[in-house]
This record gives sequence, structure tokens and C-alpha cells, in this order.
Amino acid sequence: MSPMSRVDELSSLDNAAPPDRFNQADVAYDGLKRLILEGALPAGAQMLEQEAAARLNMSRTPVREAMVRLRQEGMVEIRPRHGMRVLPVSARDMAEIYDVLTALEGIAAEAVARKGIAARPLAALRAAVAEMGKALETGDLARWAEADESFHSQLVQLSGNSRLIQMVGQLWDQAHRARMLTLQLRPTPTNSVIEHAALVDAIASGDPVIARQIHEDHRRRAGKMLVELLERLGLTQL
Amino acid sequence: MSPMSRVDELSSLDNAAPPDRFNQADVAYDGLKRLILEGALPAGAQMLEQEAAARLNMSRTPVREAMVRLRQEGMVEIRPRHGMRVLPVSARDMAEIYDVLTALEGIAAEAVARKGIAARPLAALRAAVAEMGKALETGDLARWAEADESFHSQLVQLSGNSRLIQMVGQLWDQAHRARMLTLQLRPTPTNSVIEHAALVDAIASGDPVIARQIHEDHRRRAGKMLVELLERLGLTQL
DNA sequence: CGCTGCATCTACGTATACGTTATCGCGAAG
DNA sequence: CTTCGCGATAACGTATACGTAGATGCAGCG
Repeated sequence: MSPMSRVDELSSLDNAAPPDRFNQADVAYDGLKRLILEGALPAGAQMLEQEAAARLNMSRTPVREAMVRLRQEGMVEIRPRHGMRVLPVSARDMAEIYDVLTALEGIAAEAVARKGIAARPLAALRAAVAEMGKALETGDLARWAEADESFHSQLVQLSGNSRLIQMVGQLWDQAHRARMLTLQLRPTPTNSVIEHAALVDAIASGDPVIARQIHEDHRRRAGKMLVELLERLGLTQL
Repeated sequence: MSPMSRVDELSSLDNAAPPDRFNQADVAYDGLKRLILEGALPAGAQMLEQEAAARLNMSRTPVREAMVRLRQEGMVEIRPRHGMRVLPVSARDMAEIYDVLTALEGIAAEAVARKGIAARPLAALRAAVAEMGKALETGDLARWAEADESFHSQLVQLSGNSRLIQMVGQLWDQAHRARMLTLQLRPTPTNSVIEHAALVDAIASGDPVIARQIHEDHRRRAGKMLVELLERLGLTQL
């Protein structure tokens, strides 16, 4: 046993407690990403560095850094004389995204079931499922989507795998606009409550294999439905 | 090294205008990443923006952009007054990485088996497996590692899922140093030829379920072995 | 009326300037 | 000897400057 190397175990997490007062680059990143996710900058929209800088009241330098980050996340592309361009998401892209998401969230569910889950986060999961049900009763699709997102986000967080968390978040962001747009067009997700409840039960009973199975089936179905919907509607880019 | 004579003075002869496709930021990114992957910058090593800029004969601006990219890939962290710091990879990190890698490469194998594989890429896979075998016969571990990497890389590429490809590459890079270091310490991967051959057979026969199963088992075993090895040796950071 | 070549302009990539602030050395105090 | 305070320094975050290459528009030609 190395005598002195136990220090970093707990410190690594709260280490970032003072997250260094947001700098301009972070502001630019958050601002641009928000514009994209909320649809203010739709697919194909372009924005020059100077435009963004003027809009955000800063110089090009931090804007440029933000754009580099967004590019690496697959949100935009950068074309030398046309600024950044919001990447469209095609049906094929959604198929890619959901294939990967299915696998990643599947092992998240498996990990949580294997590790076991405390009473509090378990209750939070159940609350999210209940929220989905209530939203469906009132026909509030936006509310349902939020609860659904909350559920999946919590689940992935509970896996404790930081890389898994980061990657799922990235894919989720890429798919966000398409999901929002199809919310009104897709069949009502009446089964979602049952499916999620079954997943929670599998997790609570500590069955990793079943948990993974359920979640993969769930995601696979959702992805298939979405992709077919997009193809049927001829929505090649969102 | 000659004292800094400016690189180019618009000499008209061998200008050879290099494709502007590669800007200084790309050079910095490739250069720094290479230093890290090859171990010239080991875990914990720090490098200031100015240091890197001086070494690469450029200003801080493109260096900074490169560091931002590397940070997003999980290769380094950036600490305000200490430059970038090469992130150590702990046994816990390797566990995270292999968990995700297992899932991602599993669906890659599944996808390839489902889509079917042409004769040529199939032969390339078989060649990689054969190369592993030959490397083991001669006890050349580096050669085996290269063949192994080639096999997995080809497999993922064949999936055709660009997001999958990107993410696996990122995880692979993160794990690269630890894999290299443990190459000499781990038991000889005698089973790898059999396991990979079985995977290729499953793919060739178009059985996605089995292909995924085999690959997941394979990766899971490899990951488990590696993590236990690191823990046993007390190698908390590589 | 369309096409082509050139001049102009602009957005970008990179370098440099500048103010801020954390870090480090050092001396003093305990 | 250890701890603390403080000032000098330097690294960074951001702004700005600058040269270049690609885009744009127009004129002249077919």
C-alpha cells in the first residue's frame, strides 16, 4: 500500500467549489448554446464572430473560444468566412444519436441497479415518473418532456460515471431541437409512465440485467418511432 | 537549434503554400496531443501557454485554442495560473472508460453484424487478428497492441456511426497511456486471437446479438483485468 | 443577356497590447 | 523554525491590431 496517496478521493469533487467567476468565454458559450437550444438560431443559421461579439458586448476573442467549444460538441460547424453555422439534425443523425444513447443509458441503468440506489434518489425517480403521468393527464406535452428529461438525467447522474454523464448530455443536446419539434407530432407517450415505472422497479429490486433490458427497449422504441416520424414527414433537417 | 530566424520572408521559390487547411491552432492541437499520448508530457505535467507557444513557434492565441480543445476531450485540465495540466488516469477512471467503451463497441459490433460486412473489410479484420497472433508468437507486445488497436478501430469505423466513432476515439485516447504502460505488466493476451476470431465469425455470419455479446464480454474482461492490475500495483495515476 | 476577370472589401487567423489578479519570495513576527 | 503579510512578478483573460485570403460586385467582353 502506498502510504500517502489516499488524499484525492473526496477532494476531487468539491474541489471545483469556487468555480472561478464566469468569464466572458463562458458567457458566450452559454449564450450561444442557449440561442441554439431554444431555437432562436435554427438549423442552418449562421453567425459571424463579430455579430456574436457585438450582440454579447464583448470582443471576438471569447466568442471565438465559445464557438470552438460548440463545434467540438457537434452543435455547429465553423466555416472560415461564414462564421459558425448551426448544424441541422437529420433523421439519420437522430438514428445515430439514439443508437448511442440506447447503449449509454442502458449501462447507466445497469450500473445504478447494480450499485443499489438510496431512498432519496429513488423517490426522486418515482416523482419524475409521477410527474410524467400528471402531465399526460392534463395533456401538457412540454411538462411531460421536462419530466422525461429529468428522469433520464437523474438516472445517468446516478451512475456516477462522469464520462457517461458528459457524453449523454452532449447527445441529448444534439437531439434536443428535434425532440421538441416532434413533441406535437408524435403519438402521445401514454406508455412512458408504465415503462419508466418498470425500470424503477427493476432498479429498486437490484436487477441490473433487467434494468438494462428495459431501458434499452424503451430507448430503442423511442428512437425508432422518432426516426420513422422524421422520415415520414420528410423532415430531413431540423 | 538556431536562434529564431523568422520562418518565412515571402521567399517566392519554395513557398509551396501548404494547404491552409492546417492552421496554427491545428498544429498546436496535434503537437500537444502527440506529446501527451507519447508520454513526453506525463500525467500531472503542466505547461504554460507561453511555454507551448515558444516551443511551437507561435503566439499564445492558437495555443490557447488547442488547449481548450484538449480540455473538452478530457486530456488536460486548465488551471488559471498554472497552464494546462495533463490529467492523470486513475484505476477508477479506467473503470469508467472501459464501462463506456464496452457499451459503445458492443453496439458497434452489433451494427456491423446487422448491416453485414463486405469481403474486403472482413478480410482486413481477419488480417488484424492474424497479425495479433503473429505478434504473440514473436512476443512482440507493442506489435500486438497495434494490431489490437487496429482491429477495434476498424470495427468501430465499420459501424458507420460518426458519433460512435468520435466518442470511442476520445475514450481510447484517454486510456492510451495506461494501456501502454500496463502492456508489459499484464498477463500475455493469449486468448485475444480466439476471442477476436469468434467475434469476426459472428459478424460474418450476420448474428448481431452474438457479436455484441462476444465483444462486450471481451471488453469487460479486458477492462476488469486492467483495473484490477492498476489497483493491485497501486498505480493511482498514470 | 450571360460570363469572366479584377478590384474591393470583409471576416478571419494570428500576433500583440494591456489591465487584473493570483502566486511566490522574502522578511518580520511569534 | 514556522507562520504570516506584503509587494513584485508573471500568467491569464480579453481587447485590439494587422495581414491575408476568400467573397462580392461590377465592368467589360462575348
